[in-house]
Parts: sequence; C-alpha cells; structure tokens
Amino acid sequence: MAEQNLLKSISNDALLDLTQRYGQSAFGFGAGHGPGAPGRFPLTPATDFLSGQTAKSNESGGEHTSDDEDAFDSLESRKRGAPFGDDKPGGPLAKKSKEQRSLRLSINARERRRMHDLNDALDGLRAVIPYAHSPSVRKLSKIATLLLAKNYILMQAQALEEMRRLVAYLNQGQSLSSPIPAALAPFGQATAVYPFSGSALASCAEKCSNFSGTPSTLFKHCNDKP
DNA sequence: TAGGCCATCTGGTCCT
DNA sequence: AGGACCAGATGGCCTA
Repeated sequence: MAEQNLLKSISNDALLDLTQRYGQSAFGFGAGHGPGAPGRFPLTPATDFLSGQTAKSNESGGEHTSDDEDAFDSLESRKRGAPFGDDKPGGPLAKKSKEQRSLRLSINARERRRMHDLNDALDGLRAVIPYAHSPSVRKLSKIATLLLAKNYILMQAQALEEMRRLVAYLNQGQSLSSPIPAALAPFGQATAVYPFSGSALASCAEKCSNFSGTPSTLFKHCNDKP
C-alpha cells in the first residue's frame, strides 16, 4: 500500500516547489560541462559518498550465502514475474549441464545484487536532492533523479562561485550600501538565479518550456499545453 | 490500450 | 578464471 502511495503522480505544487528550487540554471547551463572536466568540483563529500557506497556494496554482497541467494532469487523471480524461468523444466537453462546452470544462476544473482546496489545508490541520491519527498508524491524515475542531481550540483557550484565573488568584493572594502555591481546581480535579484520564484502567475507549461534540454517525459504531469 | 518505467535474464567484453 | 560492467531483450505493472 505504501508503494502505491509512492507511485501517485507528482502534483503541480510539487513541480512548483521543484522548479523554484532549481530554476533555469538548474536545467539549462549544462552545456560545456561534460564528463571531460575532471577536477572541476573537487568536493570531499563526494569522495566520502563513494567510499560509503563501496563499503555498502561489499556489505550487501556478503549478506547472503550463494544458497540463500538462489532461494531468494527464485522467490523474487516469481514475485516479479521474471520472463525467463531459470528454474523451470522447459526454461533455457534446462538443456544445459548442471555446472553451466549453476554458473548461470550465480551470474544472475550477482547481476541482480549489482542492480540492487545501484538502486540503493539512486535511493540515496533521491534522499538528498531537493524535491517533494511526501509519500503522496510519485518517486522520481531513475533518469529524472540523475538529471535533477546533475542540475542541482551545477546550481550549487554556481551559487558557490557567486558567493566567492561576493566575498572577494567585500574583501576589497566596498560597502554594501553602494549599488550592487552587475556581477553580483543574482544576489540582488533572486529571479536571476531562480526565474520562477517571482512568477506565481506563470503557467505550468511556461515553466516547463524553460527546461530546454530536459526530456519532455519528465513533465508528463503537466496538464497545461504550451 | 499505448507508452513509460522497471526488474530480470542473458551474452559479450574488459579487467584483475 | 572469476567478477564487474554493459547493452539488448522480455515481460509485468501502472497511468493517462
């Protein structure tokens, strides 16, 4: 039952909250920041996160014996309606030798465990990126989770850069009472960073239309036609 | 009912 | 050799 609640659609309020948090920069300025930019964000927490995941992965890998895993696998396969009945008499593994079959089952279990670890990591990611975590809100899909996380990181990096500029500006002995320079405009005008924060009148479609480059499937819930 | 999302199986490839 | 990683295929579940 809790799962069904999780699968309910994201409400418009949830989208509004999400878009206000991320803004245009979150979905827009990914260009030029591909994976080929190593060292761009040398963040220690990321390293800790990775090491934590590795530890978790090893931990989960050692939770079950292979026998436990096989028993668990068969049960889970039936529950999920696995397409290939690896333990059925007429299944694809039926013709193979016992050794081959055993090896195949072992590989399947490993792959399943690997995917579960991956999903656990995605759950961890969902837990730390800002979106509506209410039980009445549908869980973010995998692709949406990754895209939101990427844009959230980019947005945080941008905010950090702006903060550094502000600190540098203040260190020059300038008074804040003087007009805010253009370089610091985002701090004086929230809409420069969060274009939706002051646009309560904007339609859902208008907001969605600003997310160029984001797969339209992420906004299936949007009932407004642009 | 079509489309999206997901879990699982499977075979191939690469790495240690 | 064994394990990790990857991509394709398949079928189930859910929603519009």
